[in-house]
Amino acid sequence: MTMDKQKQKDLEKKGWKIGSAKEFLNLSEEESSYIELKIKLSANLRKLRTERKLTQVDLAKIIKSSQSRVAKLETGDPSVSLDLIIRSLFALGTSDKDIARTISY
Amino acid sequence: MTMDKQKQKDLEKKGWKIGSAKEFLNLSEEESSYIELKIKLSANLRKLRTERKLTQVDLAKIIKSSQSRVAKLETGDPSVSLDLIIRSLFALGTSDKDIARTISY
DNA sequence: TGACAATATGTCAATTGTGGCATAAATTCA
DNA sequence: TGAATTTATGCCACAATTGACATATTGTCA
Repeated sequence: MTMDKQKQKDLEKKGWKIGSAKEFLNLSEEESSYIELKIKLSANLRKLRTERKLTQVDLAKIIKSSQSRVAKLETGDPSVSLDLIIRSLFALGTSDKDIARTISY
Repeated sequence: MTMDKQKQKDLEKKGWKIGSAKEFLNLSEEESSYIELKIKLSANLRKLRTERKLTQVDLAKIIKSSQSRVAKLETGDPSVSLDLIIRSLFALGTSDKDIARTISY
């Protein structure tokens, strides 16, 4: 499952430019939904941070983490949990409704 | 932070019937938002399972876990991650929009 | 161009989450 | 009732996530 995510990143790097992971990989519906959800929220996190003109170092301080972890957060690294993404969004003042909107697109 | 959740459960058991944890505990805004989000989603998971007349053992098989972990999932045990909750919801066929609705109330 | 800032990637020890098991407590129902 | 089913709780070894650090890569601008 962690491997699938890696596989996806590898494909993306090779320029596959996939929109939805599902058709290329043998991911279950749950698994791809979960991954796509993480990607949506990660992208939203980066959007919020850059809108506020914060660097990754700035955000790292706010969430009491490190620049490298923030980078991983934003690039959807398989090693980051949904928990950390959500916590970070809340730390930036995101509301439940904002998160809901992001999830629904 | 894991202790705060425990504290809340203890208070609830003693009949405090708190609606929002915030005023009783010295939780940060982020922390309480995160906990309340988990509680919402956990409650929704239980609702879905019981609507479908599944036992915790049934659900455990579906998500390839154990009955005890399902119990913890549904009671908002501090040891369960948002990841597992979300994955379980997806495993029951929940859509992004369903999740968004749950989050917004 | 090249220096400087920002972001990305790799690694690792410590922390946190996990499934599984045993068993307790609660619920259902004949 | 009380036996059977379901749910809750405690525990543990193992697995996954974490912050931190070093370093590489990318972006910015004079």
